Amino acid sequence: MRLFHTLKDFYEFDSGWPGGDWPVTGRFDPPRFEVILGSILTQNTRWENVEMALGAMAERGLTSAERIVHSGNAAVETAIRSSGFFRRKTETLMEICRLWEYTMGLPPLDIRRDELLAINRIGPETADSILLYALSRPEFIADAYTRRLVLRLGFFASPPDYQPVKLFFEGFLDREVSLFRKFHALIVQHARKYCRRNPVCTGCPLQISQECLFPAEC
DNA sequence: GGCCAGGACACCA
DNA sequence: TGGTGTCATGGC
Repeated sequence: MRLFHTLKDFYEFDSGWPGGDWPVTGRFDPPRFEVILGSILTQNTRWENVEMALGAMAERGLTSAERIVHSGNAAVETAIRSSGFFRRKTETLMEICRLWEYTMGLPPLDIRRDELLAINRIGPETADSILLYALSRPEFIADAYTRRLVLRLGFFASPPDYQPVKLFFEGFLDREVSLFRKFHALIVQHARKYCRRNPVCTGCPLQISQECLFPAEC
């Protein structure tokens, strides 16, 4: 928890920190549907590109599962082009929207993690993102930022897989949705500022520049 | 023009 | 089972 409080003390009053809330514009119906769209569109892409794609979807009226299904693949591909991998992501979005067209574009609240993972091109990170932010379920997200951070802090001896890092955090944190969201948001905030592949260590609150055990991976 | 960015999956040895 | 290639774009 010392890691959490160090980050919290440093970023709590940073204007760029979302405070653990997924950024939602309110242009989609229902708002949680936007979280699900963002979780898929953000795969291997900068968030700025996702915002462009969501904006283009909203402009074209692709704001609900029903509208997306009836618009056809070409319209979705055009709208989400800026997020990259647009053909594959369109297939995933279509599959999800067809599945959930009659439940307002949302999965059942009690959907299991493995049921999400059974959907094409939804892996552990995307599934946890949907569960934590759209369905308010306590599933820790061990994204690339998180895995890079724990490696640089020396918690793992080599670049770790997704599941060990997820279990690592869930092992010492209380299973609270708000805590998981805040912790994840802090890690993202920190990574964007200091812990990229080519890190900017000056001013880093974790002083990783002095403690990093794996400069080669940094 | 090359590299990087919040993944997932198919294929092959 | 682990490594590698593929999907694709925008920004620096």
